[in-house]
Amino acid sequence: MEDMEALPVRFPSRQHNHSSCVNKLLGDAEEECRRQKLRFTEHRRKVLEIIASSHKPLGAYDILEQMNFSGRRQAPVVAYRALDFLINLGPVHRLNSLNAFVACMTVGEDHTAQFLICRQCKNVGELNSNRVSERIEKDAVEAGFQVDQQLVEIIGICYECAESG
Amino acid sequence: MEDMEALPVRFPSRQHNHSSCVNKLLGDAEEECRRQKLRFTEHRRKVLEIIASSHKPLGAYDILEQMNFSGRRQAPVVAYRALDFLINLGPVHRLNSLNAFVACMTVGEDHTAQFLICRQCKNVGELNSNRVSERIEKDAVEAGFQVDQQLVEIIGICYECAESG
DNA sequence: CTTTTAATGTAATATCGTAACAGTTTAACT
DNA sequence: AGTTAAACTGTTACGATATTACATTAAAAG
Repeated sequence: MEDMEALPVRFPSRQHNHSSCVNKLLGDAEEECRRQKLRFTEHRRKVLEIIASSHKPLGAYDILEQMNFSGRRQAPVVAYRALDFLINLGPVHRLNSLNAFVACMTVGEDHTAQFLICRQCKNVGELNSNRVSERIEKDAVEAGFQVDQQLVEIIGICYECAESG
Repeated sequence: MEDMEALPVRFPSRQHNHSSCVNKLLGDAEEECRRQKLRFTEHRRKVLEIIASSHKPLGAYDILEQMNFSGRRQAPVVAYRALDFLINLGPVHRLNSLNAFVACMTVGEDHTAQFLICRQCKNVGELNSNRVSERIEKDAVEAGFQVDQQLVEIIGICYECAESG
């Protein structure tokens, strides 16, 4: 018998306007920083805003290009420092297969991120299936391996691209 | 009720001498090239030999360093070309989270590679669980996503490192 | 208000990976 | 064998990604 609980998948639809989800991400991050007594600085806010404004993964240098506050080009390390911070905090994920970064679509909920990467439209969704993460955990333990972190990236074609040929 | 079929996990034990598995990998690759009418050239053989001789992942430039046939330093592209070929053929896998390469431990068997990466000893094993890959496939399809490729990298502590504290 | 911790600015450099193109070898076909 | 087409190699240059090191400034804690 199959377990049929709903999956918490998030794939951005093409027409959705995400100014509201950008605001939510920024608000939640600020809130979380207050809770943890961490500083939500200008760089960090700006980087999160840039990433959240795109459902497509962005490279560190793409982000950097959008950080020219004062017309002045920032050094790469500025972006990387903010990215490290945001990845630790939670609202940003790193896609290892693309050397790129995306905003988290399931902030606040406890999850092991699993990514759906559409190789046509380049959008990225999250398939955060507990069934998958539990299956991985169980099978790894059975193999004598203690799991700290799971990286799951699934490459293929999203629903909207499949529809439109 | 839990499915209890044995997992085909491969994790290199510390004391195992792998000259025999190196030879097997080389032989199988040569055989497979004959079958597919592909050329198993010197560069390709050498790169596979280098990777197979290490159960720790190697970066492209580590491999390059060991390719100095005639005392002459090879260009990076030489290593990358051979790596691309071997990844396509099967006996080499790429670890995206490390930008590194490992020899396949389950040559010839049909599998979606899932990696167990020990962050202490740096050895890499394969957890090639069909239960995991099927779970991913099912849940992704249920989410309207058509899967082409799965990348699963599991970071943690292997059995031997856990034992020895 | 001073100490100490965290964040920033800046330059330099390390690491990873690819493009382009000429030359050579191999395989396939007369 | 000789010719042609395809695959592989050699070489240079460059692009893309990421980190180290260290001096300076800002913020938090005492």
